[in-house]
Amino acid sequence: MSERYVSVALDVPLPRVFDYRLPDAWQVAVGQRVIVPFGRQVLSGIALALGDTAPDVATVRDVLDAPGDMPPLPGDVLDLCRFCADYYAYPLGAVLAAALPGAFRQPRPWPGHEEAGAYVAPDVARLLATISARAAKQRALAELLTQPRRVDAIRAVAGDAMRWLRDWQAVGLVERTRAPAVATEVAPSASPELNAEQRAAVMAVTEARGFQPLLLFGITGSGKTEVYLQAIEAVRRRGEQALVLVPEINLTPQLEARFRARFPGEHIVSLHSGLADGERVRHWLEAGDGRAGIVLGTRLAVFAPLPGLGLIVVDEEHDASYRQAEGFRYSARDAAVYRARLRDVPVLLGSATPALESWKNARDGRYRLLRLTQRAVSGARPPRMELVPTQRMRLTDGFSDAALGALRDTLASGGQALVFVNRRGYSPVLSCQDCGWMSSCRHCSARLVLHLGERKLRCHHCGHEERVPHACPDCGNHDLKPVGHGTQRVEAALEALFPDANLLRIDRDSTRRKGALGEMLRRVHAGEADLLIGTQMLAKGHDFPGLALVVVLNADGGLFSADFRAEERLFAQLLQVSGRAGRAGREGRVLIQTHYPEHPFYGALLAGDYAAFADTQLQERRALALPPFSAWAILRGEAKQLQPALAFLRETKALLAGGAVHVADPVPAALARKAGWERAHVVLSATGRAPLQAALRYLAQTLAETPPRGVRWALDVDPQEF
DNA sequence: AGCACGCCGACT
DNA sequence: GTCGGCGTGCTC
Repeated sequence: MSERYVSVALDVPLPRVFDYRLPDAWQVAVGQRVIVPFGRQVLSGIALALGDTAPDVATVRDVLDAPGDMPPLPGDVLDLCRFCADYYAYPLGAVLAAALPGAFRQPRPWPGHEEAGAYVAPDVARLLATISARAAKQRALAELLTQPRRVDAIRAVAGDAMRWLRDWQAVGLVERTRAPAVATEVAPSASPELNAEQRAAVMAVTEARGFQPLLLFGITGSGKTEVYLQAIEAVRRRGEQALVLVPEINLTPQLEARFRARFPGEHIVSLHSGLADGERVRHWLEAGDGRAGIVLGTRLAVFAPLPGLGLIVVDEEHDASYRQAEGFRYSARDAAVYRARLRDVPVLLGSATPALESWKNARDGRYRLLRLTQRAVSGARPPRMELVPTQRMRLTDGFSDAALGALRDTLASGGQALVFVNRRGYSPVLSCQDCGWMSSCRHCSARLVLHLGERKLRCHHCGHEERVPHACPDCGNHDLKPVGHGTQRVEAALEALFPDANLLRIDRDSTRRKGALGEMLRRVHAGEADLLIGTQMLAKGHDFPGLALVVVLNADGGLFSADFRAEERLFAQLLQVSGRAGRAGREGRVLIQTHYPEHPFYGALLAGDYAAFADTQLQERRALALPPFSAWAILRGEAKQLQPALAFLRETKALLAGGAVHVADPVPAALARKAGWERAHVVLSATGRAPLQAALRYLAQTLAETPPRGVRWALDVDPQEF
């Protein structure tokens, strides 16, 4: 018998696989997890190919273990990972590692393995014959094992049940088996009546045959979730699985509760990074054996094994959280579309402010556009948006008189109000009145934010903290003044202005503690807070039925940004914040303070016409050949000094000279210094995907083979921020 | 990425 | 005299 070999993808930053010898008679499948020696370490990897020709290398080592804790990755997950590795020019082993629960990246069998399986006695009569007639509990357990039973059911019989089970298993009287599928009774609670647009949308999804992306474009409150629910209901009636992606981990509990209420008896699992290791593995396995009918999760869930996949839903598809910002920089929304193609199923992308990429696809007819133009909740009206011009106005702690008046009226009439501030902390910078000194981070090219409560200056980019100086470090003057308004300063000002109001500040600082956000949202719903101060984390997904007024301080930040996507993001953000107001019958009011009331941006925003705004933006992007009319990638380089980083980028630019890809000149990054590293980048662009792809492959290969000295580099394909 | 081996500064 | 700094070299 000839030797057998296996190619293994490992989580190392090398764009190649490694071959190992398979010990005799071992059964290993493609997609299976194997434990292998690697240098002086032991690693977990994924078997990609099996063969009987010896690899052409000096030494071939043996596979150490092929634990059965993880069923082999199904073909479509492998293909999706291969696609991502290629598209994002990232090593396949690292992509596969990101696709797996952490426990399956460890080079040892998952300790909870025993727990997850089910057990059955193939011959109960034979088993009973070995048990004493007086051992009633043991006999009861044996009877139970006529069918596969999970560990929890077995434990329920007796405290010693697992020990008996192991004894029986050792002599072959009991076998470990696949967990039984839970009979899913799809008995949804009454579905609300849909309006005509919603019905049409649900129909479009349920009638879609094979791969079909659908863009569900609906304003806040137009009932997108109801469309998802009814489309999923249809999928479940066919016995297929639904995958639902949400942008943020904060939104999963809320959505999960709504799904559970709607589909009682349905097995719903969530997948996100907040789960404990064991739970994550359990949910992943339940998705993979088809037991979970609905899988709800953040971006990492797009890689979950789903044998019966029938529909993918991507909620708030424009949201930046779908992109991983570090390491393997992928877009889960794009991966979801590709996966739907692989599986030949529909994919439903929902948003009130679709990404321009998706909008263009819909305009080009590649995606089917489904519009929801009406608020689905009866009697609900869109909020009234007003601009408050502030260019020549005296402000009180950042507030115009109009905004303060509106807050006073709202509180007096018993309504809730939200003040939206785009920065946390007390003030974004501390400054010397005398010499102009400003608090800045010694590791980053960024200002240190004043956090008055903790008496700290803190860098929001690297986490560096220092004590607030009593005097100016440059000139010794004692007149240090906070400049600008963060959430804490706004909170302090409102406390003074509205002493009787119940204030609640909701930002990353006040919700750092586990469960804090949930508790705060509960208080808002219970009416225990009537004046909310929040950053954009409040804008997403949470319903505040009592909210009558939203005040937006300082909206202009995104209007004159060097980043061509800033306006698109600002529109989405402002529309999303205003969508929080007036959801339960009464008309909400939104006040936006701006220095530039004449800017065309605000015209489109006030008209609430995202379609018109998006079309205009697309025209501009077309004229300037910006994405989505061209394909972009960024090569980032960082070093201890700026010069080597720039030199590296110049050399790389020379490497690509003369090709179909345009390489811009190296420039320092917007945040040129971060955590002590000088950062720079070059933009690579091409009119088509294919030439960019080829250049990236060549770059990644070359840089991996001959890594630059002293320079860390990363490729960012379809970059979202600069 | 790890984890080694490999040559130069301040410490028991 | 050595403990340890991080440069560079390799991993089937």
